[in-house]
Amino acid sequence: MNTQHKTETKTVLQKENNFSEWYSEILKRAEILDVRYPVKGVYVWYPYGYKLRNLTYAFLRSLMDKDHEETLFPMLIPKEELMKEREHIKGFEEEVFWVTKGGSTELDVPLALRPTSETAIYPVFKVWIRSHRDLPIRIYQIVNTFRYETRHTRPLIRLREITSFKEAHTAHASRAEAEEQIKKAVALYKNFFDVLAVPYVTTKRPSWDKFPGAEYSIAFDTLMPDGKTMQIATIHLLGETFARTFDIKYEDKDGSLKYVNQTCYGISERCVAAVISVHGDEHGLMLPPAVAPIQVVIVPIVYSSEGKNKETNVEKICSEVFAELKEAGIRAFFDDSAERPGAKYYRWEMKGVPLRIEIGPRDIRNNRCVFVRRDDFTKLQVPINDVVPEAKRALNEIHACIAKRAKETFFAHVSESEGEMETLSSTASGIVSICLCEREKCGQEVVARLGAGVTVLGEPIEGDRAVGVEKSVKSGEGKCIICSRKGRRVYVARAY
RNA sequence: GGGGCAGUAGGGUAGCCAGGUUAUCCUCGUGGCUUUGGGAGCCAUGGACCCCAGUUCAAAUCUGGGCUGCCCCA
Repeated sequence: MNTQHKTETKTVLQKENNFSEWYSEILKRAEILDVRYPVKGVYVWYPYGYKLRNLTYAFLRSLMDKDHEETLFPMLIPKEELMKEREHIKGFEEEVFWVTKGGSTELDVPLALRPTSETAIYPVFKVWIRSHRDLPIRIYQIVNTFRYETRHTRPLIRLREITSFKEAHTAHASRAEAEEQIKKAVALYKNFFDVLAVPYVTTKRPSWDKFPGAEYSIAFDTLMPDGKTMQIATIHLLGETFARTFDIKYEDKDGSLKYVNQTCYGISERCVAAVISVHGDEHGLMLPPAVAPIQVVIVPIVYSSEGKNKETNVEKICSEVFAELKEAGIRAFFDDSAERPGAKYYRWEMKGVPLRIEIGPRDIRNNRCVFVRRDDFTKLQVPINDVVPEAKRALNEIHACIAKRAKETFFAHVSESEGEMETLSSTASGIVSICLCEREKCGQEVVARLGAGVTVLGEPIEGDRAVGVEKSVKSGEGKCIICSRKGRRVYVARAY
């Protein structure tokens, strides 16, 4: 109940052309994250923000639980294990936090704070997996991970402690099964982001930009309001690389020993950053009903001039409506604090509550109440007796509307380029499809010519239709924009 | 990776250049009375110079270092 604190500023917050400031103000005013913790790159979840996080991850968990099992592996990884897989460690080496002392005693074996958990989990897979009957294994965990980021840290986006890393790890008897798992993971993540109403493109990362140790990597990228893309999920085919390094073998039906085929895939609290950034406006957050900590807020309008009886009547009706909503499984909140209604409107708009219900003496006389939608501020008079079904209908509509709006904005910033490098300035804001060959040299050349922060996201994966949307984006072959050799369509963008 | 700017109450700030009495204003917290259909008013009251050194009779103010945050460029 203690989620309401006074918002502290009266001005609305411009989001256009002002994203950085908007973002940090919103995190503070909507009480998502407190940035005042005195360690660089680590932050405190406020109770309200943590509720948003937990609802988001509860949904992710429910998707995972269909065919994965949740586990929990240790945060400390012995140096030797961490260093085993050469390719892998090359990608992380400079970002690892080390525990080197116990009290004042130097440790014999330095311990790493997991930057990711492959090297914690796979030695255990070696123990767990004996027979083909043990396969497939599909596990996941939701944990904190640590990276000594040297670039500018940013709340929820670039962290030294990632607090909410959902990482899945699977092992299979064959490459075909592993590749099948990749497809399932893509479908699962699409489902997840669709419910968050966060648009995305899915691409196969260029070979020079894949996860260290993977055969290939697939990534989801969304678009932030400043025109930069943000990677919000990754999926990797590990093949036999780690199995060979960690000696993970199983006895097949014919008695032969074979290496397992592995995948791993992850999502971090960047998904929360995406929800905040994609949907929010100058009034604050705008949360999809599926993850809103409060889906419906009831604001009573109380006049003391109407006398004590009427006053209690407003409170009574509000309480009844509140009880009905809760009974129906809707996350409702009855704001009977002493503030005036206007102040409450602003506060709950900042916190992104999708639907507000106002109930005052005028309404009670007419046996109705007033719905106000967060997404477009439209007002609707609703008979008191219909509150529950009408609220459900409104929440569904709100989800559909913000999802549609987000997609339209997203696609307005996805374009195709047929021409030469000179025409590519539009990458200043958005995602552009160009033709590129597979050589890293040409990729680097594109990055060099387009300037700061531009990266090659990669080739849209099969069946992507760019985000499952009406508009299909060209894929297939063409001439590399740099060297004119055979190339394929890839997306490029400025990226976080 | 390179550069710039900043740190004063819970939040936002003035003061700093040119060191000197009780550190400014707004917001906020607390108690009270009146209020309530888009950020209420009055009265009372509470709360701050990032840390460590140095210069000095004297440091929020000058110097150095650290920590933290923000912005720009690669």
